[in-house]
Amino acid sequence: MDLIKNKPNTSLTEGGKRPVHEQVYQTLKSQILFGDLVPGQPVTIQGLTDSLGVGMTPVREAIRRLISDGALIFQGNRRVSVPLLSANDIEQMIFARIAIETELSRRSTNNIPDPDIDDLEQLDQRLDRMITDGDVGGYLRLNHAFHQALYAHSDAPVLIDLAERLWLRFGPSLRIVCGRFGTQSLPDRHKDIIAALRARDTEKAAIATAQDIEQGMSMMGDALPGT
Amino acid sequence: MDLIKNKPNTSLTEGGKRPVHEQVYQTLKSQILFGDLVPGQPVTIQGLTDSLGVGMTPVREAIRRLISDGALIFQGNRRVSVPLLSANDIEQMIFARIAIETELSRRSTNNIPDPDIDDLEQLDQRLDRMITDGDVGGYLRLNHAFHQALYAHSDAPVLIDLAERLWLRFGPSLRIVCGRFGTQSLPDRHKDIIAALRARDTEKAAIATAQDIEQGMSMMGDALPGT
DNA sequence: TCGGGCACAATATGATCAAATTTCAGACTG
DNA sequence: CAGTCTGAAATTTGATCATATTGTGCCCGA
Repeated sequence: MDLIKNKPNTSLTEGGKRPVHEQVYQTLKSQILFGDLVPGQPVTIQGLTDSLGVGMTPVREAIRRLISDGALIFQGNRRVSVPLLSANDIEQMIFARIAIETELSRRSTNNIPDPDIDDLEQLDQRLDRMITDGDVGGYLRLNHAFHQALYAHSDAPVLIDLAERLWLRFGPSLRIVCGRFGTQSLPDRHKDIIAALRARDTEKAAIATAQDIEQGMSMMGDALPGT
Repeated sequence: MDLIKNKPNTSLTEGGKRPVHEQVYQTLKSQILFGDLVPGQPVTIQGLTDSLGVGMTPVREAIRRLISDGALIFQGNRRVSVPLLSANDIEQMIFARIAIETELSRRSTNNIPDPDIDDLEQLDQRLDRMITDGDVGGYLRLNHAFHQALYAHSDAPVLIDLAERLWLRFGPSLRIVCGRFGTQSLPDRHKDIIAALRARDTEKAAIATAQDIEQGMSMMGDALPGT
């Protein structure tokens, strides 16, 4: 009987029963991670209420959440905008991502069932297709999905939360870099990660993850400060 | 002239010029870190509007921010409460805190000027007084201030933000543990940290920080699951 | 170039609607 | 007869909106 009450409300986009402010938050999150929000771009409450067709209270709540996430910054003069990253910021993110996400990979290596490794490999193949097709948005979306699916088996919600927070921070900047250099220049170590998972080799998984992060982030570090 | 405008607005209660939702956020943050909010306790919007004497919109915004911080959890049934930590949660926090805060200590060791080391030492002496006096609230406040003052010289805002997020998560639980066992059983490695700072020994500072974290957090891990 | 006003956006409140929990009453069972 | 379970009403709380107020930045005129 509880099953009927707790229906799978996971439908985000369609008119679910979830509160509007939650939907607004998810929408903005997607726009930040994969969308067209560029660093430095101002974000106005009224602009969002108009474009999303909802009241301002849910929009305000979503924006506050994203500010706490580091995905948006409050500029003091009650202006909100997408953050511009400094070289120092990116360096810190590389450090933090490697520290946290290698641990997530280690934990997932011990827990992930074989069928889910297959799913991960399939996800990576679709991701390769995005790269060859030059679909930047699709690449970003699937790259995020790959890491998310990997870490989902870590049984470490606190660490996942920290990692997600970091992704929200560098999302817009990563998008700019990909848009400028194209997807061709985006090597990843996903194959190595999958191989390590199959071998149940935690350290190999951690090393491959660190290399994957290092490559993507340092490319962003090289590209952005010159902007 | 800016000095006049940017008065020490740190007074949360009195009518500063800062927006109300910011004041509410800071107030709740203090209550979570040092106050009487106990894990599992429900937090209601209307209760806060009544007790703080402000409208519901600022309260809602502050609560959303704290949920994003992990300081409060959304229980699904649109109820919000102070999180209860599992042993797994604490283990992850130990890992993340050691990874991030040791790095913050390393960076601060390279940057902190000598006079500020003196200030830090003075802070630690006041903290010792709180321990001998058995003032739990004062201990928590000064312990937080000590780490905050140390990390302030790290020039690493992203890492500081991640660390602060973790403190907000374990704050209420730490308070419970201190309240139960008293402050006498709270050894810290602050003396070692200060010595390492004076010697400009980054690795010694990192090790002392890790031990400080390990001690405090593992004590919490031992105490809480039995609750 | 500087000062005053004008317009826009954000802040904050109160009202209204919806949902969920609690409570209370009644009936059924042991 | 007592205790408990069920179900519906009532109260409490949350979500959203519309509106008034305040602060900011911009523009125009001197």
